[in-house]
Amino acid sequence: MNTNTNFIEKLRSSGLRPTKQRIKICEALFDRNETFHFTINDLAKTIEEKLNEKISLATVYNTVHAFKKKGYLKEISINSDKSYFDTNTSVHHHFFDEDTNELIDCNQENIDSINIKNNITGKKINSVEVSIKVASDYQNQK
Amino acid sequence: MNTNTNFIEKLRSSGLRPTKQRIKICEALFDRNETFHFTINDLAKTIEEKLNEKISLATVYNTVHAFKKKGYLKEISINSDKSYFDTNTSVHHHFFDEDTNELIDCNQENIDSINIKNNITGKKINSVEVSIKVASDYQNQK
DNA sequence: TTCTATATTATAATTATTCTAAACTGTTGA
DNA sequence: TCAACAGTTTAGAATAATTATAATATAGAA
Repeated sequence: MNTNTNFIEKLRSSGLRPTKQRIKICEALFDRNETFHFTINDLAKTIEEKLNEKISLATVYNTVHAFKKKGYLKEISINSDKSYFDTNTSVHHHFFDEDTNELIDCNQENIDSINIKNNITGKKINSVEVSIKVASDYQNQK
Repeated sequence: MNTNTNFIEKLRSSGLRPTKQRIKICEALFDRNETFHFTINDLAKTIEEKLNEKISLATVYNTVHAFKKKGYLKEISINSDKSYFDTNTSVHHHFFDEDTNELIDCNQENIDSINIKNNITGKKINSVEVSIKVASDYQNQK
């Protein structure tokens, strides 16, 4: 299978062994055209139900964190109830729909560049992210 | 005790029964001059060690969430490892020091107001918050 | 007061995450 | 070609975080 060969190369080139668990996880995450958001549980369920493979939840955790470290995934902290990951690793912001708990990309051009006037002394800025919480107009108390 | 009377009024006026657990938690949170950030565990530990009172962790959860709902606390989602709360409920942004896991206020004037050019159709913006992750210049891989 | 409806607490249950022993890979050297 | 070793990786078990619910407490009505 062609894409799997690509995943094997991708893994190997970043120093990760191309195990069958990781290749399955790559399929679930990167074998599509659009980027998307997911939780660890979503991912484990997809692999089990759609790809018919049972991978231990601990392994899914390990792999997702390994991929994050290698820059293949980004972690999004906007709603502390759940930890979301994003296959879109570019710098971008997010809407969070409080009615549906849905995370939606907000691309750069939608927000003017942000200028931090005073940084913490001796520190370097690693990222600047904007979180926009939205909800239906009428049911506006949480 | 004077401040406790105030807490009792505050609780009662917002429809929360002034139980002894809640009064203790008020003491731990609001009996000081500066606002601060904390985790549920921090708070439970403070109450146990500094105020010499043992309150069930579940009660601390319940109370913190009740206070959040009433607008006395704000939840900050910046690092998905931990869920932070803030006694500063005004709109403001945050630095997160990735070296120390410390959350630091970044007040409004430090960032120009943010204009969202395209909102999600049919939704109202409830909040716009900026998260700035910083770390020491030299140890810059997570 | 006592009773009743509701709110609150905290144990127990559940869910989320991490630790670590066992299994697996890749490499080296015979 | 194939041991043997030195990491890696996996996944069951342990731990930590959060929530559900039975028991208890509270406020107001009678």
